[in-house]
Amino acid sequence: MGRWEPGARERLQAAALELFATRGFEQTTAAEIAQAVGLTERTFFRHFSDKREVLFFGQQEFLQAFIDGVEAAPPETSPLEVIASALQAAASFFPDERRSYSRMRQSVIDQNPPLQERELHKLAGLATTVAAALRARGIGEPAATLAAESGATVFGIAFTQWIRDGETRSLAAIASDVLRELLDLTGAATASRPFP
Amino acid sequence: MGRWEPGARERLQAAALELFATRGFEQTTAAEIAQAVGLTERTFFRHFSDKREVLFFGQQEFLQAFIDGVEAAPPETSPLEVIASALQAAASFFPDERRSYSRMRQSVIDQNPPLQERELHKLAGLATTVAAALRARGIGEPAATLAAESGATVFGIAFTQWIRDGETRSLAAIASDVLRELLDLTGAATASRPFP
DNA sequence: GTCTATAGTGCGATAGAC
DNA sequence: GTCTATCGCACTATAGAC
Repeated sequence: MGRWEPGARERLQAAALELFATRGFEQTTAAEIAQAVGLTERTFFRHFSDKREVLFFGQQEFLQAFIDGVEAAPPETSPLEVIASALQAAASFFPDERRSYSRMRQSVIDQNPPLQERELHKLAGLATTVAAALRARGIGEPAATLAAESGATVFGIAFTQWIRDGETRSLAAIASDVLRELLDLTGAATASRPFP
Repeated sequence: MGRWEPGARERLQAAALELFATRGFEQTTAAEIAQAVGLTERTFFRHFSDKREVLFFGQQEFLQAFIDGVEAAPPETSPLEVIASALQAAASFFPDERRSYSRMRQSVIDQNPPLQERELHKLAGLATTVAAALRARGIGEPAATLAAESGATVFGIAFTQWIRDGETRSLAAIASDVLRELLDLTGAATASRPFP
């Protein structure tokens, strides 16, 4: 395992997930991950600002897919229709082949509060970025933030369902259903106007 | 400042906020906080599992207020009406006298990603607990989680507005408005049924 | 690549409350 | 005496400075 083997980042990420899954996140040191792929601890921290970050790659592309979905919606589309478009675009980042990998990664995250915190932070960052994209389309506040956060919530719930044991529907299909449920929930309330 | 002065916890919390606000979170060590109130670093970590936690007290009571609001709603109330009740109860935890304190605390959090992560985690925990309370009322999934997460989102947006410079309305009033906006956003979409 | 500060833990000793 | 809060010390790993 030479000094200039290519793909150091990717090898570190793969080794990290495997070690985290077998030994646990706390019980795995950054030095061990580095050693597993023939690198030093110092190199690990040159690639990832902290130990948790090694599990959160591909965020940039995922976020971009979301934004692309926003921009793909025709002008004058209602905020939630824009969100629906963004969800479909984002879902394409998780084809069915990736499901078992996602399950493994999520089970590691679910067992470690520090990793959960990082994940929530990433999701919050997503909402912030989407809100900005909505404002760029002329949607005001707090509608933009509400729509963006709702989109993130729907995505989160759909993703959780997608990796549940026995689930076979695509993420896109599930996301669509969950968004529908959100509309029913709030729409039904609005229809009868019980709120003063 | 003796070994058995009462209220060690509270004194640590107050000293921590002050030091964080003046020097910054990173630039303040746990030892310094402890020293400021005549205790040792080891004692600090007996009270707070980590350095961030010192800023997140009163969570238990806040969460309880939310749950009380859920349980105060009459049976058969729609999920979002229950959330409206919970929001009003939770808002009572932040009377206007607390606004300037909240502003100071939030400005510290806003400047430190690790603190933001912790805050998001607490908010996510809130949503999880509220969702459980909704399920206990017979509300199914994903409606319970959607409603709870929406409630957390609305609370977050309202709280941000509440501490904004020049804002004078009560948190309860703002939360009510934001919830209304959410209903308009989703209700309008449902009315015209543009989603297949 | 080395060196260091700090977070956070484990364990045993001690000081006071009761 | 018991119980609990505090302390002191040794230790590891993270993360950043040099």
